[in-house]
Amino acid sequence: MAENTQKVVTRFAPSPTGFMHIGGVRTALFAYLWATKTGGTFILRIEDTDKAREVEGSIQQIQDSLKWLGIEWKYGPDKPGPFGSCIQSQRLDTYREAAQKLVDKGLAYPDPFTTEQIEEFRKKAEAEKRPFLFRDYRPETFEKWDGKQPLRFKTPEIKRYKWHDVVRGDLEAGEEALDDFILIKGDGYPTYNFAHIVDDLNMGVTHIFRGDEFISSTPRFLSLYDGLGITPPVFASLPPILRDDRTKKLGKRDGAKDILDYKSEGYLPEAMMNFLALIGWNPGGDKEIFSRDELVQAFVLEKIQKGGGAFNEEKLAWMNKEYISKISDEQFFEHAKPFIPAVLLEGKTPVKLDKIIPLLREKIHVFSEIPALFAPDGELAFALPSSAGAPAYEGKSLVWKGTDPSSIKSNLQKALELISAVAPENFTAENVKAAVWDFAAAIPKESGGKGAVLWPMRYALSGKEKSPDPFVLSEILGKEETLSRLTHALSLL
RNA sequence: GGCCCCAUCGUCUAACGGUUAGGACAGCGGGUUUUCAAUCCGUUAACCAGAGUUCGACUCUCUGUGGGGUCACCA
Repeated sequence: MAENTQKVVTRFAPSPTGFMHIGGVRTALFAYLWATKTGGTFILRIEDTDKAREVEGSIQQIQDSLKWLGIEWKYGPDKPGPFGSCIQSQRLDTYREAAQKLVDKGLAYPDPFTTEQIEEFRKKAEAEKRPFLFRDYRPETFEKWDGKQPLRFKTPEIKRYKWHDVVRGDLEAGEEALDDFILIKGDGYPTYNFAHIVDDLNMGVTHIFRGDEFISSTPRFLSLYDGLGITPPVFASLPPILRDDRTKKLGKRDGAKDILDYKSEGYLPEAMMNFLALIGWNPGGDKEIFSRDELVQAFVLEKIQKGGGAFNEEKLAWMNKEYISKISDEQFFEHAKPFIPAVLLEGKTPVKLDKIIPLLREKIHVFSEIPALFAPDGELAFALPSSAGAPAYEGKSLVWKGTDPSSIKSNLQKALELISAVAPENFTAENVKAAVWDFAAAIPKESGGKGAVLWPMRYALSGKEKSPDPFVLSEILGKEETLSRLTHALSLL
């Protein structure tokens, strides 16, 4: 059968009205996954038919967002297809042509009313507590369309429409869902209702992925498909992505973030793609971590969820950590770079960057957490404040677990002596540990145990409560810096 | 309000008539540890309600309730 050999064509068709958020990206992802899985084509189409709402730079931002996630299009604003441009404002002739055909068939007519008059009708209907339908005012005879007046679709048949949706199953809606809607606006641009159908036809789109807010207008689309004499594509209405509190759909007005914000906060695109795919879709089973290829492999329309799902950033952070643990040190460094204090990158401190990477890696969920791991003054990484400044230790003090400060001082003093004995060329974590360990382990429980020396050391070296162990810190800092920081800490006790 | 859609732990979800309703995040408890973080182990927690159908319903039907969407010369 012809249907079986027909290549899948999907599209993502945003309007350039600002940044992209989770919801839009998820729709794009599903369309992309399906096209990729079936060896079909994924198109990025820009629906810029509302000049008033258009936001400068959006088209680029949309492309950047999708590219970041690794969603690639065969045709897009930057790559016209055999059907021409993927930007609707550059396809005006196509719509005009299609509109003229409808006019010729008697299925479209110029709207004889002004917007004010229509508003009157609407108010009247409202006062009478019945729904406003333009078709109640449809003129008996149509004027000739001069191409300047708004053009309305003459709904061919007012009936109850039934259709199939691969996600929702069999759907239907009553006659009140049908009306003579605008095809071409007064400014000459087509409406979404008209343009998307004409484009989908011309671009050979076989599967429409879209949010479920379009379900209620589907009868109108169907009546237009009828008027055009074409068979509609397959509909896949995706469940909404809800706000964290599930009270409503996630939207820009409710604080939905720009997807590129996640990029700059240090989320990995693979983690984001994985996470997004699992809101509203699940292949069944317990597996949660899917590579891009695994997603493509596993993706099936039947497993798309009906109900909406909330976007939970905590779980995204967890998933991001999972992905961070898989990348190489080199890749980690590339991502971490923007968040590491400049003095470290410039090599102006004795700190060895390559030693720090593994430490950072195990602590963070998101790269933007990195700055908080460094000392508060930002001057010296993993460092005490400069000797001139006031002590800037975070939170707790050098004194450990209620032990007496003077004993801490003598412990630290002793540790300093032991560490001094380690040769600078052999100043490794192992050797520093060996130098101090016997002394630390010998401290009796009542006096705080080995923590009574290890804690102050760690704190003295890092200036942070949350920090790596003192031996690793010592190696990173080098002998000179280690001794200098311990000495400084002693002066504070 | 009309029309339409949806409904399993707090959250993402598994289950496709027969399970002690499973997993993950978060939470809680514990182990380890250099009182954090990380990690390991354990654990709390759900079928919206009511009728049917059936030997048997989370799964099928109906009704109710709740939530969402949509009623533009916006997409």
